[in-house]
Amino acid sequence: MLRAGVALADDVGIDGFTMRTLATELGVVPMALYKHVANKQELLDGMVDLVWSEVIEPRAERGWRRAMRERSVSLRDALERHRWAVGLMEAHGRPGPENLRQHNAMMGCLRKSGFSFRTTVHVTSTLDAYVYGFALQQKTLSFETPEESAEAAAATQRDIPPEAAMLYPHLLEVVSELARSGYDYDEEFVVGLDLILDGVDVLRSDWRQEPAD
Amino acid sequence: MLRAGVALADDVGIDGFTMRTLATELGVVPMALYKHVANKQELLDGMVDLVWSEVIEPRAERGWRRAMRERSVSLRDALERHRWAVGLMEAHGRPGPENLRQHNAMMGCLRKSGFSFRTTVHVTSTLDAYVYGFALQQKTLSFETPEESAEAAAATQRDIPPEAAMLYPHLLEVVSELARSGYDYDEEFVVGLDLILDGVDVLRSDWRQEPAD
DNA sequence: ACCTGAACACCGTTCAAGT
DNA sequence: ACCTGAACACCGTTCAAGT
Repeated sequence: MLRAGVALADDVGIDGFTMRTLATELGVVPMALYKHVANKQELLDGMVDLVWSEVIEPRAERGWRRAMRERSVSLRDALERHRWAVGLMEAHGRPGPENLRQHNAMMGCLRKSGFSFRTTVHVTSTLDAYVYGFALQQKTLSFETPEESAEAAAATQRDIPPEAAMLYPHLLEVVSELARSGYDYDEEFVVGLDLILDGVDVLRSDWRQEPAD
Repeated sequence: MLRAGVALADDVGIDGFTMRTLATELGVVPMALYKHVANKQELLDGMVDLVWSEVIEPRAERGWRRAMRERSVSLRDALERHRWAVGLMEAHGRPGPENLRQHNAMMGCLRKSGFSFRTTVHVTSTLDAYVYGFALQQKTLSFETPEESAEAAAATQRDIPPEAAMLYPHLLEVVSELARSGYDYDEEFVVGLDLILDGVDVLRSDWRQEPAD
């Protein structure tokens, strides 16, 4: 049932996802759903945790940097497959078991790699925030592939009102450049990710200086 | 009217924010709102842009790093004052004028500071993603102040089921540590922010090596 | 005891009926 | 022409009425 919920939300988006449409999709009467979940929020929580189950665990043996990179890419992939999920992370509900398992592995990997308690929290928080935010940004923007994005940028550039060119010269300049060269979400994501991992490296060596932690 | 919408959303959250409650708040009949706005989405878009208007523009004269830092903190502050806003960034609607003004200033500041086109986009994208994601994370977590969070962590630790201690040992370890020392969102945010800015520094010097760009 | 369909209290929005 | 209130098509959820 949770699986059917995820599939439906993938298809129709979160707005089209209602108790009633899910019920008809499953070929049951709407109230039948309430035999398995207390309310819609609990259903959504379960679906979000199912998305978490798709994220690979970081493996410390491969080195902290590669492990963090792989798991961040994996999380981003999951959020890309299920665009509705990132908007639901806000759920005040308790984190599900898959979420806990995932973050336990994250903490374990960093601690084993010699990070202090505090730094472990910092790194986890920063990486998660970046992945969430990137997924949110991508959901906002409309175009999909590099080609599409180049075309979209070109179109935007074409019908820019003359006064906008005066108001937003630098923005226009960048849009023009993107129209030429295209915009690739995958590449954009990993550049930012590697940038953050560079920053983690700096943080790590800083903390190394203070053995007290 | 947009201002009243922002105030109401601040008060009651996005779930309690309906056309009808806003109308009664303003002392008018619900349909009167449709004289000023085509539909609810357009109203929300306007409200989001009002939030953007609270964000300070980066000023290149202060140096790119300080400028980026100040504007990121300012954006995060705005999203903290208006918790509902980050969940609405997803709106597929066109970005508002304040949003455009803001990003124009961002691009201008970075370009003037000697960043290449590509790097300017990378830095903007990464910083925005981090701030969005951090705001989203903070909205998810329940506690507010360092003291509250320490208490919450302690409570969580107290009533952890015995099997959870086995399943999530590393998570438990970190929660225990947080129970001791507390958790400060403000500090957490700036640590991650400075970490990213360190990474930007690395990226910047790398690109410097390739004058072609 | 269990299932179920009508019903409730909402929502955003339409639209005809008043002025 | 403008305003407005009833009405429409939905929603999540309750609950009594059937089996």
